[in-house]
Amino acid sequence: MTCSLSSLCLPLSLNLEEIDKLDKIIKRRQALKKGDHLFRQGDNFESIYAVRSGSLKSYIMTNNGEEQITNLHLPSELVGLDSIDCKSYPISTKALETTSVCEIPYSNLQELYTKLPDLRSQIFSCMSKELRDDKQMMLLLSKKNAEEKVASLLANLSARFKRRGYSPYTFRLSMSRNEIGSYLGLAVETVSRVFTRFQSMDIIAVNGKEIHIANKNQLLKIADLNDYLVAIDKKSIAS
Amino acid sequence: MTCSLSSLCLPLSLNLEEIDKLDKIIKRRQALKKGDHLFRQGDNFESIYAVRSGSLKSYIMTNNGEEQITNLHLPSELVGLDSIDCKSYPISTKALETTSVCEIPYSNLQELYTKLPDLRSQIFSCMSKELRDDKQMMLLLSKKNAEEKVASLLANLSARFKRRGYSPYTFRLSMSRNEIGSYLGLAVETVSRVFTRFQSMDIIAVNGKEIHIANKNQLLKIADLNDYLVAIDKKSIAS
DNA sequence: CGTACATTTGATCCACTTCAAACTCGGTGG
DNA sequence: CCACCGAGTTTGAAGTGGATCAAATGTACG
Repeated sequence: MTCSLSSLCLPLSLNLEEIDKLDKIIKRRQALKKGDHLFRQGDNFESIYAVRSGSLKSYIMTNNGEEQITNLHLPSELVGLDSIDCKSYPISTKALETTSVCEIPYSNLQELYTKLPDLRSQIFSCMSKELRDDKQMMLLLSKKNAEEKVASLLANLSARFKRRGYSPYTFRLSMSRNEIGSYLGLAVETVSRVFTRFQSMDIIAVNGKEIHIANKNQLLKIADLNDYLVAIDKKSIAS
Repeated sequence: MTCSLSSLCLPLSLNLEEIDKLDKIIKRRQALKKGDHLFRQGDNFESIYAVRSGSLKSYIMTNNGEEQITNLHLPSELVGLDSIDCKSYPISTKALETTSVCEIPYSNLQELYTKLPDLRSQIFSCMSKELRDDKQMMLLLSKKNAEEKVASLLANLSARFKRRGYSPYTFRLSMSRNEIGSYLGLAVETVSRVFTRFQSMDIIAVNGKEIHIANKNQLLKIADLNDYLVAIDKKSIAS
């Protein structure tokens, strides 16, 4: 078992004995190839997952077959917290690129909650954080225009990559233009146009899926990120 | 203490001894009047709340002062689950009408998690449910048109009222047209126009804040609710 | 019972979608 | 090795759903 739990799988602050207990219930899953499903809407719910490398998207379908991406999952993030009281997954999740995950059977995790209150708190914390992110996403979807949406996505990704030690200025955006559109509530063409506009303004440089942020201040300005979540992540998380 | 916990405050299935323990930590708060804040963004986080009667809205502000309503809280629902790992509330919540709530100091609740695993599960379940609702809201905001949005809201409210024993056909919508617009990502005028259109189609009858659903099938058809969440609520919640 | 605010109705406008077509590029088979 | 293919992306032109602006009507509440 090479899963570096303490730093990667969960933002955990457990002691060695606790990590050992958690370690015992975690399974490594074979790597997913691009396009593979981690699970499909309707599959029996058994486990949540922690992303080790790569990336995943979660999505739901409208009745007329349109896809709405609801989450982009990057390494160290948990997948499936919206399913833990369901018999079957209410959404589908598939790999955007070659991706490896740790599987955490939920019934086993549940048994640890009593013995490991810190672990329990961490899961509560992850869920609470996801709820806050969702509210932020609602704001993006209903109040922001195309440029603000794209800028917000890039700024958000930049911050997430930075937090896990990657460059906040140069990274790979594993979603296609189509998927970006689905995620942000925009047509593909609009996404493409905003990218070209941002490039002509020297805010970003794009090469296929490679993104380089050339003018972070300007990007943040356009994103108009309201301070509320930024502030929370920086200073007001309890202990 | 007159809080009928077992049926109202939480969708709990606890035994009497457990209810008694929970009962001990819950405080009744004085009723809020319309417009009163339960808490404001930035206030110290101490407690979550259960709505006893009335209704509340939670909202965040964009930097340019626009309000995005993120939740409408009806009786028996929990408020504040998106704040439980924060030092201060990341959002504001205010009463839409005269409203009474139970206050549940979170540190006390946390202490019960070890002793009362069922209670713990219920809170996990509430959070997971809220995550699913959020995803549904994202779909609404980014893929649905004005009529579908309004129809979805009315259908959703109808179901929520029904579940707690009120008429699913006639109810009071405590939000103003403005607030409905903020919640659904529409301009006030658009909300008003959809309401009149639905009335002329004899789908609903509106008298101020009183809503009567005259043609539920047609409403559901327009709402185009994708079966996924409806199905979940009906049959696939784990025990 | 009058004033402030919420809602409705009408007319115009525009950001984004939609439709259409050209282009790019990684893969693949002759 | 390179011509070709198809999916993904970009670019252009036209159309539209809902926003915005403006004004009339309705309504709650001191």
